[in-house]
Amino acid sequence: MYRVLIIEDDTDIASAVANQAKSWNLEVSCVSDFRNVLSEFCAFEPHLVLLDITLPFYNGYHWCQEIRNISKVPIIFLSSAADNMNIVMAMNLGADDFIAKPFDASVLMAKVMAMLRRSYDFGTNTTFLEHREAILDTAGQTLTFHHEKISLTKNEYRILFCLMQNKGKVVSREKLMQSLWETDCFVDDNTLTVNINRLRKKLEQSNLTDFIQTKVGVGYIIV
Amino acid sequence: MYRVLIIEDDTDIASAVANQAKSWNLEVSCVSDFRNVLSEFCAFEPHLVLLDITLPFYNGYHWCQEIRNISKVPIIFLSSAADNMNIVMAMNLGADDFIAKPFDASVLMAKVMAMLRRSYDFGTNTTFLEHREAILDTAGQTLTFHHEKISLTKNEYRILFCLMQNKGKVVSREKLMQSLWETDCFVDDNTLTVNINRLRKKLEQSNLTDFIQTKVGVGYIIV
DNA sequence: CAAATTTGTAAGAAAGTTGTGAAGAAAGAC
DNA sequence: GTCTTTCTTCACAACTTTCTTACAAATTTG
Repeated sequence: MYRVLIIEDDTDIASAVANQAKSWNLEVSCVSDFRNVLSEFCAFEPHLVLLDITLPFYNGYHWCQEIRNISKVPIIFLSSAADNMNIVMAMNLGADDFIAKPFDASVLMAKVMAMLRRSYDFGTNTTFLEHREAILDTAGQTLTFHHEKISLTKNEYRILFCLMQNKGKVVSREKLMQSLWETDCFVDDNTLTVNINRLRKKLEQSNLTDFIQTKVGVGYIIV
Repeated sequence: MYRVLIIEDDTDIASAVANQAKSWNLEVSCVSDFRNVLSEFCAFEPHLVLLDITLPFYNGYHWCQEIRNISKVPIIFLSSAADNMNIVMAMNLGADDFIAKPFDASVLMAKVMAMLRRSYDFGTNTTFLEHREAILDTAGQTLTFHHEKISLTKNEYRILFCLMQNKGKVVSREKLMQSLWETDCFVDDNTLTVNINRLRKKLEQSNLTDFIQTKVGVGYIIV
């Protein structure tokens, strides 16, 4: 359960936002002492901060900087002073987003959830191709099938990448040849067959049978 | 250098945004064929996507879903249809932000840079990197494993840092070379191999075996 | 400034990957 | 059915990439 810290002196807005957040299954805390925001921040250890600009004692920019000094937690400004200059300034101080007041509750929550997703759920931004419970990880150059990692050579990876990118479509031998070898490099036509063969064997060893189908005279396909 | 893909059919806006992004030292590509957005996406492998909603053939929501099927790349919508419903819908499809047209160039760039920072720089700039009970202390340049401190030389530390920053991803030899030596300094390609070798031996002395895996023809990876 | 540590280089060994040709099997045409 | 074409399989050799080792140069340390 994610924790959201609300730094907002208007108690009406604060409690409205808090209720919204709670209904989205978030744990919420509102700062009460605007002199000691940092200690409340440290005690609560939030996953996300909603921050107003106009606050008693110190303004939101100040607290944004203070928080950034000690944490990389996502910070979203909430303010009626949403002119371009303020937005740019907030971002430069390390903020992640700026939502203008008055805001729509559903938009606020959508942005909050998107930011939590981006910051915590999406670890690395790798591209992956999925098919029949087999996941091709483009960053690790491996195929994962039933939690088993199948390590691929460069050619094997390229074949799978090309086929999975075009899944459901027949990929001609020529197209595969092109994506495996440079155009000026002439290799035997059979070489592709052998590479496909080797890949198939490797997949069958992990019980991934009939993954690549042959369409005689046309090419290969993943269905 | 981060790559930004612009999916926008209004060429005036697209080139204006592209120029802005270039002046911020970003590499930019604009989609030209709105039937094959995915193949352009795969070819360019962007770090961030700027996406219009009204497009020929398929709309932006469609492409947002298609991209999310294969990637967790940050997606920012750019649209004049910025009513609450559309914003919420976009976020629910996996988008990260929604900027209303017409937008201020500085705001756009501030948001783009903030999103890149959030997605790629943060999380890596932690004070220590952890993996398989091994903790890399970036301050002391030591690796701690089962309460045993392994002191690292400068090169050993840099290799581990680069690999642990990209854990789960294959790091190419070139990238490692770049992070170990300045670009204008030419060292033998084999020197990297030797350094990796030395590091591995040191790790094995502390029973930390198979920490760095070789992906022949691709690079090295920590899994 | 001398000793210890770290780093770069070279050459050969080892490992892994890839290409080739020949023989056999399968599919489609007649 | 037979023929032709296309695809599969296999073993081997060639090749590329990576590893290992020893040594010398460079850097750091006391």
